[in-house]
This record gives sequence, C-alpha cells and structure tokens, in this order.
Amino acid sequence: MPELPEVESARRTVEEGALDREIADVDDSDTWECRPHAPGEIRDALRGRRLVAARRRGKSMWCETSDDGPLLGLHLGMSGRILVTGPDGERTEGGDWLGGRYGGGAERSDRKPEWDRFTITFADGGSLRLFDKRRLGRVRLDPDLDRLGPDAQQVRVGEFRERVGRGTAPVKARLLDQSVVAGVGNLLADETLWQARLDPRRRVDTLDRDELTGLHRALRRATTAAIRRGGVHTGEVVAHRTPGGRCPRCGEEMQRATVGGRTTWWCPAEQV
DNA sequence: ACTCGTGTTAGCTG
DNA sequence: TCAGCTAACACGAG
Repeated sequence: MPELPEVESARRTVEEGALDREIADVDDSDTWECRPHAPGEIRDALRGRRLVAARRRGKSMWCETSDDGPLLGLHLGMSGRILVTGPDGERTEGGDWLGGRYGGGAERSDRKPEWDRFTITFADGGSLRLFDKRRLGRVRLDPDLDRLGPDAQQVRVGEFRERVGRGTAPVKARLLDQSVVAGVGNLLADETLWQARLDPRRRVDTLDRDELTGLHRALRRATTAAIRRGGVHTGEVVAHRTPGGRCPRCGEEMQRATVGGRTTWWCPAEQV
C-alpha cells in the first residue's frame, strides 16, 4: 500500500499520461472520498481545464491545473491507486505496483467499478481514476500542505537531525509523524530502522548525533531503493516481518510489538 | 464470526 | 499549550 515510493510512482503515472488533456467531466459523487466538498464542486472547478503538472511531498500528491485553476489534491490513503487510460480506453499507466496484503494477485476483484471513487473523463475519451477499496483516500481542491514536514527523500541531514531528534517519543513514532518528515509509513520505518540498526522503541532524546546521521542515511537509501525497485515491499527486511521470521543479516528471530501505534518488527540482536 | 491492517486525524491525557 | 497516545474512520482479506 502506498508509502512515499508508491506515491512517487503514481505521480509519474499522472505526469507521463494525464497532463495537457482537456477535462470533459468529473465524477466526484463519492462524498466520503471528496469530503468536505459537495458533489459537483470539484467537477465545476475542473471542467474545461487541463492538468498541467503533478507534484508530490511525502505521501501527498497534487496536480496544478490550467488557467489559474485550483490545485487538485490526491491522497491514496491505505489502498488507493491512480489509473490512467488513453483515448482508446486502454490502461496506459498505473496500478501496477505489486505485493502486500492488497497488492498482486488480486487483479480480478480489483476491477470492481464501485471502487472507483473519483474519475476524470478527458475530452479524448480516456480517464484518470482514483481506485480505492478501503475508501481511506482523499480528493480535495487546494489541499492544506502546510502541516507536512520536508519530503523524506529530500530532507538534508542537518534539518533531519533537528526535527527527528526533538521530543521524547520512540524513534519509530517520530519517523511516522508526517509533520516531522513526510512520506514514511509503517514498512519504510521498519526497513529504515533495520538498516540503521536502531531499536524502534528508542526514545529520540537518547539518540546521539552519529545515530541520527546514520538514520538519515538509512532513510534516504531505503527510500531511493524502494522507488527504483518498484515499491516499499521490496525492502530487505520486509519479507521477514512475519511470525518465525529471521533477520536476513544475522539469523536472529525477529521480534514483534506495537510501537507508535503500529505493528513493528525488528531484530533484537542487532537493533539496539 | 472475528481480527487485522503499507494511513490519517480528532480528541483525550498528563 | 503541547507532545504523545488512542480510537475511529471504511471495508476487504484471512
């Protein structure tokens, strides 16, 4: 499910396939996904315009629209995908990342049209859809991006140490806080902490400068690798987050607990 | 039937 | 006031 790497993939899907096409119609009738907008509000704001750029910060993405139109915010939530079809109606891009609990192998059920929560129909006959089984995604005009921290892939080491090291929360909770650094989800957090050999329960006020520096390096590396390999589920330790799973470096049995409100797996021998 | 979950956030607590 | 935590959100999968 979407963390920063998957959202970056969705952003590229839009950038490569959905820009500069005239918007003929918009189905924004899913009032939950499009809240707090009333039905028709997003349609009226977009019709006749074009998407002209696709941007991303952390897990949030948005499109700029032509003629000084509003920003179109798209958040994939936990199960959202962006699907773009060309003028012939065939899928050209998107929805192709695999793996995870709701990924891969579910293509047949994935076609259910009622899981299309938001659809832009272009004048050429193609479309852009937000497909979202669990309905935890969001579509909104001019989304509030001010509360997001710097993007996890772009944040510089000094700012990272300053932001992540502040407070007393467990380091994993700090990484998951989107206002601290934007883009880290549960799997990327576990992968990063494993790469950095840090115990996810460590309070950030016990981390020294070198540990924070190493954490920053691990995060950038894990994020870049996940984007390159096609998703956060390709992380080295992710497949071992399971009962009886063993650390792929040392063979110790992985430990499980809830940290920062999320299921957390780590190697008790190496992550200290 | 019942629990869990790759995300976000309102609301509670110390 | 604020940092930190919990429950709730919606709903499919195991």
